[in-house]
Amino acid sequence: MAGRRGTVSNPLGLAVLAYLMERPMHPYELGKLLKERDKQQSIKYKHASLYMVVEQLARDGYIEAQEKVRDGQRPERTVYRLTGAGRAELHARMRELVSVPAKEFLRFEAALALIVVLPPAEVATLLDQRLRALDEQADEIRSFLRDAEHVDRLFLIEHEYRLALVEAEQAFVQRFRELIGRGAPDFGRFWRELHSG
Amino acid sequence: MAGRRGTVSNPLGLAVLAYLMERPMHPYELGKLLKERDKQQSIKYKHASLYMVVEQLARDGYIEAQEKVRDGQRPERTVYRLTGAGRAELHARMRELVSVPAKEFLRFEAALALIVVLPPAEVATLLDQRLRALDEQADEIRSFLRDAEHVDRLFLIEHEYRLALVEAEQAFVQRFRELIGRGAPDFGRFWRELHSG
DNA sequence: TCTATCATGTAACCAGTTACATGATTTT
DNA sequence: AAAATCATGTAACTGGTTACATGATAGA
Repeated sequence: MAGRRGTVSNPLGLAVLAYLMERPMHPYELGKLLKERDKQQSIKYKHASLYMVVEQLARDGYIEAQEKVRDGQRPERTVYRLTGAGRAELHARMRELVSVPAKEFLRFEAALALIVVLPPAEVATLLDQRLRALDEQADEIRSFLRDAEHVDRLFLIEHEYRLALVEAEQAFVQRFRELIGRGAPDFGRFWRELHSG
Repeated sequence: MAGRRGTVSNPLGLAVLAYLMERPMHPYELGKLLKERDKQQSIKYKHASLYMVVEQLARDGYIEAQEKVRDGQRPERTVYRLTGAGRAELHARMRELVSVPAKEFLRFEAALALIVVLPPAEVATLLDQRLRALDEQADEIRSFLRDAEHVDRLFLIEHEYRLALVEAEQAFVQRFRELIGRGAPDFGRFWRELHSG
């Protein structure tokens, strides 16, 4: 019955399940694969977390130890394989992640909600810096996509997604930046007064 | 010198500092304010975390207890005020949050990176569901903005940001959806084969 | 008056991070 | 052959969450 509360809650766990669909592996191999394939790091991964996650997945019955192998003098490694429950959980989680947009807590959004504490002039400068950084990010993704022209776009789709978001943010920041510059009367009146004394 | 490692790492801590700029408060009051002002929840907040964060901020010298008041028979509440170090930290963190885009780990992005595990036809359906949900979200934000026409746009800026992101995601999902529908040869060939056996 | 909900906090738990450990391989 | 880095894991710490507690007020 796989403990109600173990529901693979983080993306790393999901990735482990997904990769084990291919074939049984030991944690280290999973890590290597992740690093190889997930170049631009869509999925966060600190090597110790991997052992964590694997342990939890095993505890909840989504994966199970298949054998322990020893290669030369290196420490013994445990090979895990996906269980039926694991396959089901993977599909269920994927379906949800794709079909229902999760509420993400973005740091920039939080900062915007508190922006009054900085003086408008300074914010203008900071936004300019951000714009430059966003330009770089966008260029990086674009060139990554160009370099991978020969690979099926399906495997690049997450990068296209991120690019779309970065571009949207660029546009937003520019608009915001201009609003401040113009000093329109319906915008930031209170703000300017607050920081003028 | 306020311990190198205490650097207010989460948005809630930041919000506490920001709100204490206004006047000294006790944790519960901070919580109420957050709930009131941050309607659409840009900043995550579980009431127990508040006490956590306040304690850490105090430990690191960014805020300090000013007095303990007792109101009737209710438990005694500690009122905190911002220190000089706190004000400095607040500004430093805000500057960074605004000027340098942080790498966010989005769940949808992670899912996209693993999308091969679901069959294309199913993904198409799931994306349609997502589109409907995104429509709703966008409408909600728009009507929230309309309802607040009289308030200075500065105080709505984080909602405008989110709306921009939602709209960008809508556009992306639509494109992706169509790619799948079209069954273009440079897209998802391997994917279709994998799920046809 | 009984029940629900608000107001205010404490405490136990857990996931994920940082730090530590240690033999093997490669580089200098 | 010394130094650096890779390969593979364990253990301690910690931030944030869930669950628990308890008096006060309001609604039925």
